[in-house]
Amino acid sequence: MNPDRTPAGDAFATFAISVLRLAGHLQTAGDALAKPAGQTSARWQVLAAADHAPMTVADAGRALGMSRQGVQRVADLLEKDGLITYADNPAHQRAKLMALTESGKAALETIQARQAVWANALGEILGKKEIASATQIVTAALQAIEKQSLPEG
Amino acid sequence: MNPDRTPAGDAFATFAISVLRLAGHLQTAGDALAKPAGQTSARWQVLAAADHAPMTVADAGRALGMSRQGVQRVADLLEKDGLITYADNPAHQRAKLMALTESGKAALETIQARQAVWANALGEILGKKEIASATQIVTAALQAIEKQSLPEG
DNA sequence: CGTTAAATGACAATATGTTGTCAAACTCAC
DNA sequence: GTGAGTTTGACAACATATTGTCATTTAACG
Repeated sequence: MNPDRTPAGDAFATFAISVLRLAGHLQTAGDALAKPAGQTSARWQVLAAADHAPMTVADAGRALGMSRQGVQRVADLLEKDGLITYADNPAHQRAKLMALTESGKAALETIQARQAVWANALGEILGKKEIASATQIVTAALQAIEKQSLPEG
Repeated sequence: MNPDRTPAGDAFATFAISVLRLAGHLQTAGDALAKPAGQTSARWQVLAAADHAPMTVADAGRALGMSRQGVQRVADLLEKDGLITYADNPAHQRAKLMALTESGKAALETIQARQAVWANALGEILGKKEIASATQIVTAALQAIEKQSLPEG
């Protein structure tokens, strides 16, 4: 005997499914935006983090909400491809600072230019006000989930 | 010189990031909901699809928006664990139909009961009307992205 | 029928990301 | 200082999912 879902619970379940589906499409779109620069969503994220400020792999992991090991893997690939370098960190011997190379900056700019065109087009279609209100609910859902403890298992 | 983002484009970019972040949390929550039944989000999805109607692995892939190879991998694990069986398909020699075993049904019900409690709580917090309007924008974004061709690379 | 096109499962390679473990480096209280 | 706890990178094992390829099966069409 499963407990029935309330109308609000039902609405939330539908919302969750839609969000997961949209996230999949956004991921695909991100890969497509990054592809002409020879990159992927994952590499783009790390490039953008390193561009925002010089930071260690562990820093980027926290900023991106990913494990530092996952970021490390991508960063090592970016370094091998010459898009970033590991610069000495005066504050830590082992934890080097990621820095974009000229090649890395060029790749990131290519992607960001395409992303702007893409986001502008979708923003136009959906409407700024509508997007803002949806963002508010999405953010509220984020906070609610973070706070909430799951039903005991 | 990157093209600037319009206000609406900016709003959409923020929205997209929020959606991706929420999706990550939903994924984590889904895993937590499925864990007491010894399952994961991926397995739960396949179980739910097979429970909804007997279908082949390729059918489930289409229903879930996943590659049939990905579903196959999960389905093989579920079969190995005795949660589903591959039943003969009168319409196809090789493409068997997935069917839940008693054990699979029990696992799915356990998960669904927990999911209902979780969704009801979050629905209560966020409000049915707000969730419905956000769902509408999320759905509209989905459709817009599907239609839209990306800027040429 | 028979030929061609599409769908399917099997298999492999790859991408992405997590968790766990370890030793080295750092931080902080004492 | 020194010792305990934390952070970090390195390495390994695994989960999830995609893409590509192949042979087999099914479907469509003349």
